[in-house]
Amino acid sequence: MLSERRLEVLRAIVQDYVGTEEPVGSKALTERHNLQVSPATVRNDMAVLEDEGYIAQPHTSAGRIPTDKGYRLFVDKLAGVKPLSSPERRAIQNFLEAAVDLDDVVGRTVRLLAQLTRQVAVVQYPSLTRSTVRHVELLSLAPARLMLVLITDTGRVEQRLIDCPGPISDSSLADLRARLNSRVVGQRFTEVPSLVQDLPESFEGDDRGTVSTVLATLLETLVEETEERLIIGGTSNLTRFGHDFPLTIRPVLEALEEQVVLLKLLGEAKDPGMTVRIGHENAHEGLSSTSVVSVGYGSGDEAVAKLGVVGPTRMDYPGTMGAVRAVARYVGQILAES
Amino acid sequence: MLSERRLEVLRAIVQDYVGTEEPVGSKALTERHNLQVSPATVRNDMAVLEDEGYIAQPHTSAGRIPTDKGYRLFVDKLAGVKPLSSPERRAIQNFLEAAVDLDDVVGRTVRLLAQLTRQVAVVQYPSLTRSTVRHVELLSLAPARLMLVLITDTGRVEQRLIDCPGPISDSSLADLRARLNSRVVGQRFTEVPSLVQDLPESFEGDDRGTVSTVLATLLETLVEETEERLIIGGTSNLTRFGHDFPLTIRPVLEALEEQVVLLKLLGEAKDPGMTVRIGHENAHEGLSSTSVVSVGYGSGDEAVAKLGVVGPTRMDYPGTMGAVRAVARYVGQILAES
DNA sequence: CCCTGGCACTCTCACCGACGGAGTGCCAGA
DNA sequence: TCTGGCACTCCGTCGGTGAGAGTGCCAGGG
Repeated sequence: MLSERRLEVLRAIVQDYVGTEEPVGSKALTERHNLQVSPATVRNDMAVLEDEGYIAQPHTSAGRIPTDKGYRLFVDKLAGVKPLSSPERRAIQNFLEAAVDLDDVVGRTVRLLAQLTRQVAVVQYPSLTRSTVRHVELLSLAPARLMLVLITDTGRVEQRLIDCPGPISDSSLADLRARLNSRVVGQRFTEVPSLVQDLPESFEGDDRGTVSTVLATLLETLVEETEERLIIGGTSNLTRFGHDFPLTIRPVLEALEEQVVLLKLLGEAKDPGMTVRIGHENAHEGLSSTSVVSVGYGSGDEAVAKLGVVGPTRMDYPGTMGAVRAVARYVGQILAES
Repeated sequence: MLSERRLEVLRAIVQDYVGTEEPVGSKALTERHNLQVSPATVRNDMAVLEDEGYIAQPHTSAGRIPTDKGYRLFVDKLAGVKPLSSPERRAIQNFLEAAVDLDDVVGRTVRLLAQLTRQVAVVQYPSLTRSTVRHVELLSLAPARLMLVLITDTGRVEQRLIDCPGPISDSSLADLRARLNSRVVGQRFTEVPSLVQDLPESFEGDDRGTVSTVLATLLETLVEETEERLIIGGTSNLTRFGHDFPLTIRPVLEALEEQVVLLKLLGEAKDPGMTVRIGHENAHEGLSSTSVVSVGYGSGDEAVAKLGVVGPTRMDYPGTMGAVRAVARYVGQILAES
């Protein structure tokens, strides 16, 4: 176990390095933070911290920089979450409240988060797995062609074209629509399959095949759309990374374009509260020099999706975590209201 | 007017510079292209081209690089559009045909374009101005709360929540839905306002106010959604730009995040065919060292939206133009089929 | 009149060595 | 256990140099 002072030294190193982006030496440390000891003592402490793997030197006789392990300790034990100022909070609220629909909410959220943290923001669309059905609509486009529209309680709308095995009468269609809605409205997606299973049986002849097709499409939509979509913003903030650009920024941009990667990234954070994954803790190689701060948000008490930011491991963790948490809360409120 | 050979020299300079990214000198030119003249002659030609503003030297006694004006001449007079190989064409078609819905088509298109050109791709969603209404749906969510769903012939779906001045009966709602659809289905958006104008008059009492509200929301949706949405992809290709990164890439990323900027960019290209805007021809400052190649595409004979790529002025114009044109064609086909 | 070879000039870039500075590790002493 | 001192290491910067590439100009020849 590290002594109190050594932890203090680590904290000081992280803070300074995050601020200056330059390796920090013993002398600078004693000057900028009022540790009540001499540089030599700090040097000894730093030697210990280095042995333990919390900090490293880019080369001999340079200052120290924190390692992933060092940041991890910092985040877990040394740093709190810095709450936003109340003007900031009000600004967030006002900005989000101006949104007109779900797309707008998500779009505004991602911009807001990118601006607050000056990093890359990622927002996942509210998940359908925990969503409930608000309405199912069936429209006849052509004799044997239907459009299925699914509306969720989060305000999301999905549509699918259906080619039917045969024509269906308007009255049968209305019948199906009514029965379908009476069974599934207000129900969770996961419940739907068992609730509609026996519906085809109550239809006759050709209609039965059509009904089966419609139900199959509906279930397919529920499953497919459970795979979330997400949007990102603030990629230009990547240019603030370092001066060793091309090598750093390239793989990150590539990873960000792969929705699959990002979804896995957010998905891996099991904790419904805030999760911070630092450097190599991210499975994806291109993101090994970035940290991901993510948190679940939801319209009610349950988290229905995640949002977060991606930035250099050298980031202001307390501030970033504060911003992420605050934005998640307000988005949740907005979603609950609508 | 420039002589034939001088044009040939300009063409050679553009081609070499695009390939090597380095200023090209007189000797290299005579070697790599079989101009049947000596380096000295080429030097004289280059001096003339420089006087005319088609090429420039980064510094005295360095090779020449094309100016925006030089690229413009190259594109207008010296270069054709390089058609894709037939394996490429088949790959495009197969890739696009696998799309399941409009979102997927657009998503695949942007990825395809980015990959083919190795540049940043921009695809605008099919426009609503020329679209027609396929269906309007009204759902009752709560006594005085409706949801309006608009489905277009391009497969796009828009929804809006409506808070009504008072409750409306199910029968009135069904009536409104039926009348509304009978009037607007198959009509162009621009026609809709005049077609529904007198609808409120045929309703009584409280319902009249509700109908007015619904219509207002519908018209608003038509107008709002005429402002197009678009998606971009392949931003990681920006890292291939040059080695003078941060300064170059930053403003481009920023511009790309501003949908407004991009929409204006695409919108400015009046020509329904292919448009190439080179360097400073782009009004936006951040894009002054990039070129934009764009083209309209559509499901039928009319162009309903634009797509294109953004890359360094030093790009392979014939190849890029070929890819952009080919992709636009195939997307058009896919849209026409669905 | 246009093209060519030759020549002197310019400018950049890569390489080298020296130097100063920042930071370290270690040690002896309090 | 902390402190001050000291020698050492390593990086980044700076100035100088030389090679290379490219140019502009000029005189001569078709």
